[in-house]
Amino acid sequence: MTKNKLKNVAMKLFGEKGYEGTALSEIAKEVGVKTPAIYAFFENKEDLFMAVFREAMESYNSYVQQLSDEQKVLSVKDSLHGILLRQYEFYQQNPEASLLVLRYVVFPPVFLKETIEDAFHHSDEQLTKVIEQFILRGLEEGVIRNQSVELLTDAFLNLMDGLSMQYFYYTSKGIYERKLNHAFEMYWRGACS
Amino acid sequence: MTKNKLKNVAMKLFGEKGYEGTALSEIAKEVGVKTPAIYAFFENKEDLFMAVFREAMESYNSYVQQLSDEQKVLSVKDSLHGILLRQYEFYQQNPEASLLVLRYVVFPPVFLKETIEDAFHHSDEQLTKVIEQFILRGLEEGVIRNQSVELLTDAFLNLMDGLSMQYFYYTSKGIYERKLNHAFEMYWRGACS
Amino acid sequence: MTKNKLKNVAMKLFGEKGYEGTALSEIAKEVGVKTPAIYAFFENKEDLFMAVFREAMESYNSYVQQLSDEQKVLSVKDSLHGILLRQYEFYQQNPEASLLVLRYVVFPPVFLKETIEDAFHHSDEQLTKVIEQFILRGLEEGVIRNQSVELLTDAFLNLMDGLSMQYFYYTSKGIYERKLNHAFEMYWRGACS
Amino acid sequence: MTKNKLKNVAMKLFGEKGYEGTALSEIAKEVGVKTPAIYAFFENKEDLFMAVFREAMESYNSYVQQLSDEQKVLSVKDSLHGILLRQYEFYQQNPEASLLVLRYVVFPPVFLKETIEDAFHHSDEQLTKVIEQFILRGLEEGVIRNQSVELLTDAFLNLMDGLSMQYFYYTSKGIYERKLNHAFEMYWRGACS
DNA sequence: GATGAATGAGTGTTCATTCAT
DNA sequence: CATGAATGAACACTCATTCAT
Repeated sequence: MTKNKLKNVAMKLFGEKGYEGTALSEIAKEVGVKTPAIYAFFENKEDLFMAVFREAMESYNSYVQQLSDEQKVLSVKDSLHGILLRQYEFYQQNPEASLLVLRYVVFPPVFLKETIEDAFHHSDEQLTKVIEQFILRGLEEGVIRNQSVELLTDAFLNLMDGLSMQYFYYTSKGIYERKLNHAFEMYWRGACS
Repeated sequence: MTKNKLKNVAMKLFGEKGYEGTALSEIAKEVGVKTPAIYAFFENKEDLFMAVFREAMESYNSYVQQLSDEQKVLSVKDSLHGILLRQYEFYQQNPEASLLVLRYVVFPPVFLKETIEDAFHHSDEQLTKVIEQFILRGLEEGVIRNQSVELLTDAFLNLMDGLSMQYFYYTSKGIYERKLNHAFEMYWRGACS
Repeated sequence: MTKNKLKNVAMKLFGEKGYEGTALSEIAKEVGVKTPAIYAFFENKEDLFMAVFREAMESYNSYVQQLSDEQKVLSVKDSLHGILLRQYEFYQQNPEASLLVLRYVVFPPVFLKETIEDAFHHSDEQLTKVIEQFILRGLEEGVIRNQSVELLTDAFLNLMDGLSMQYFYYTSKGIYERKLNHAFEMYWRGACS
Repeated sequence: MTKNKLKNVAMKLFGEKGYEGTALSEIAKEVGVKTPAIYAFFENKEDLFMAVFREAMESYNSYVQQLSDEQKVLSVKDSLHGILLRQYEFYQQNPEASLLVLRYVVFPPVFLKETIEDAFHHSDEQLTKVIEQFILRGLEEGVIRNQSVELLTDAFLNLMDGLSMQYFYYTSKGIYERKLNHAFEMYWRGACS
């Protein structure tokens, strides 16, 4: 129980205030426990962070993998649009995990640089494959105009990255949703034409 | 002299390792001066950070403003593409300032949240205006198909944000340039069709 | 069983790294048990230390007492030389106990100063008596030249103390054995002449 | 000033209570300064200890070197006896340094084992040379009976080691002085006969 | 007899900051 | 303008100890 509470609070605080900006004492206090209790479950601060980061990364990855299965019934257009909505949904339902992953993928602390880059590239590759599948189906079905798969994939991934950033600095839901739809609309227009 | 050296080193370190992750002593040491010397020029750590952040923000802003002037002679397509290239150029020539701005626009420390959000939205608006001008010209000239300006602008800004993120986690120049060109190609296809 | 294992490991570690330098957790780990298990057998760290120290002291004392019995058959010279060899043997066969006793007789922790001094002086007196017996026999038999018993005893005890120290900082067996024989040879020459 | 006070207090406490048994806060408090002030002069606890230990070792060494010069005017017997008296004098005048050196030569903390062994063996060799000089003169002059130099040296060094140990556990001056004289008397008797 | 969870007290260390020089 | 000395506050971490299970 305490171990899970610690992970949850740590995820929130590490995401909000960063690794160095978060004291173990804050985490402990918010859980209602004294600082040394943390050491009954985690070797040290780094270990706690890694446990939490790995968990966040895994929940992000598993969400990515689900995408490919769930959306096979939909049209290609709705599938791709659905990916953006699913990503949005993930951000809304796991705000802490999302923030943490985004923060540390872009700004890893020195001691984690390598570990994180590996984890991220693995996750990036998986996402790329999922996108490519949909695009290939679109090309086969003829709903996407005949053009390079790499071009279509790169552009879509760029779109997703842009939306990731924007999610975290446009606090208003309304604006974000408009941005999401506009970005996708333009993308699809380019893909079909 | 010392003041400028301090600002430069501070910009680099705050960008790389974050505000809490950077000790004043590190900055001082890299400049070749003892820590208390910093207090001859800056009130405290926060003040030094603010000075440095403001400078980075300003250099980013002034680059944005130049965009509108410089690219009037080019075609609309080349102008928009040029914006991306200019942004890329700015990242390459001011890696410290770029990293700092990106980091703290997305993850502001608590004591800066408001200040930064204001500064960023101001800069965002300016950029939006510049983009809109080009798009309007494109619509007038008929090279862009008739469609909502907001749609076109939102999509372009999303494109830029995506490229910003990608610049910092794809270390390879070659990959980044491909991503930039692919993203723009798709955008332009969507805009014209 | 566990209680004995704990005592053995504690003796080793307290001897090697000292009282403050040894954590209960280390002792527990080396025994293959969790720290709180120690409290099933000993009241606290001090109690464990005392148990162990007392044991080491007793085994040292019982060895000293055996000396007087065992060596009655030998000549006085061989008896005295035998004491040194027996001491050496004890150090080799009980390295942990020896180290512990030596360490804490010379450098007792504050909370043990008195207890240890008493124990040590008791043991010292016993040893002195044994030495005196042999010397008296030597004087009676005429193999030792007629001179003050105190002089002969003091010098022999000094010899033993010197060898104790040297045993622990000359790691090489060969050197130590040479030192032992040389020291005794000189002593015996002085005693006889 | 503070730096020297720190070293003096540290020498005393490290000698009395050992490295692990002495908290930096105790040292600071006894000097009348707050703990972090220590870090203005020493990198860390280990560094402070090393500085202090090296100093103690050096003052012991320089005392050893003086021996050979000072005692050339005396007879060989008085010279050798003088060495014991000088050692005694050193212990009395530098009780902290003596205690520290003795403690850590016999029981070095793990992180110092090698450094200390080197320093000690260097000092041991120097002392050996000094003793040998006197003994050789004694042999030349004929006051020492013709016998192996190594034998005579080993026995004398053993004598000194014995006295070192005894100095620290026989608190009474009277007893120690008797032991010193008795041990030397026996040694000299063996050397001459 | 043994453990997991928890804690109070304390440790070495860092850091931003001050101030006299 | 710059530094050496010093400090208060905080931090990560360790350790002996307790207690319910």
